[in-house]
Amino acid sequence: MSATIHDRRNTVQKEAVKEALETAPGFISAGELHHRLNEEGTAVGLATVYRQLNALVETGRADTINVAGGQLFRACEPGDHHHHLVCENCGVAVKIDPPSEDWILAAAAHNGFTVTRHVVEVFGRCAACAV
Amino acid sequence: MSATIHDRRNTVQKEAVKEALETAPGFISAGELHHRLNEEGTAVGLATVYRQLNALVETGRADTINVAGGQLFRACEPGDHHHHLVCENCGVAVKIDPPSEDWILAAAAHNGFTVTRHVVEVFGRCAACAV
DNA sequence: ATGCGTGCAAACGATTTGCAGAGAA
DNA sequence: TTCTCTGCAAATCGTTTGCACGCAT
Repeated sequence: MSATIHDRRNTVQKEAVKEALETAPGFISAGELHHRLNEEGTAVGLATVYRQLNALVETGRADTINVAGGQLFRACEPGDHHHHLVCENCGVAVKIDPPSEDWILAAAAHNGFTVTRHVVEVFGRCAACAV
Repeated sequence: MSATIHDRRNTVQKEAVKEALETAPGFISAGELHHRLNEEGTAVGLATVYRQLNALVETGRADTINVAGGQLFRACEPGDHHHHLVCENCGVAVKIDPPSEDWILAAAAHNGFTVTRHVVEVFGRCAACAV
């Protein structure tokens, strides 16, 4: 638990992490992002990558999902619905429109549940990766 | 990667882990399960708990979800649909029937994706835990 | 000048694995 | 007996944190 603030200062690293995240094709791990940044020439510490990534998630400018082996991040607009179609091969993530998540609320209500958050992640192969 | 077998031998621990998992109210962590087993008097090593848990998942007799801080397990029937309503407070998990996951397939098809697996997890508060 | 943000390395918690011994077949 | 499974402890891996310094304000 830790209210890790709002932006107070602008730094090169902050911008670098944010941009690298937005440039990434799909979900990307903190380590991978760190790796890319350093290859790009922008030296950023791994700790900073994590700190910025978490800050972005907290402020709603990034999205995160947990998979075996760690968590993956993806840039997204604040208030975004967080539903994706993720390619297991190339990592591309396509946003899925929320056709009807009423059934979730309905199912919840039916069981006396109050929904606080829900995650819908669909994994598969994108057209390019499908053999 | 690792084809970690099928059952070859029956052991007390194997049964203990499986039963403890089935007895648990909702999703439970490996550590928590290990803790309970030892309290129940059934001494089982943590490593074994992990090994059995993974074996169960691989053979489809258990379900797992990844959350911050680790993965949680839950017993389930092979071929089960893996959709739950999880109470963030007491951990109870209610199975949600798949009213229409056609939209998932539709969205996938629309983007040229081939779906291999999808996860739908809804978190909230059950009636008892709702304030 | 004032502190927030960064980098490094140590700390951490969860999960995995090597190895020798116990128990199932 | 044979060979798998268990237990323990050490090893990993991803992520977080403490601390001193640099840079944005």
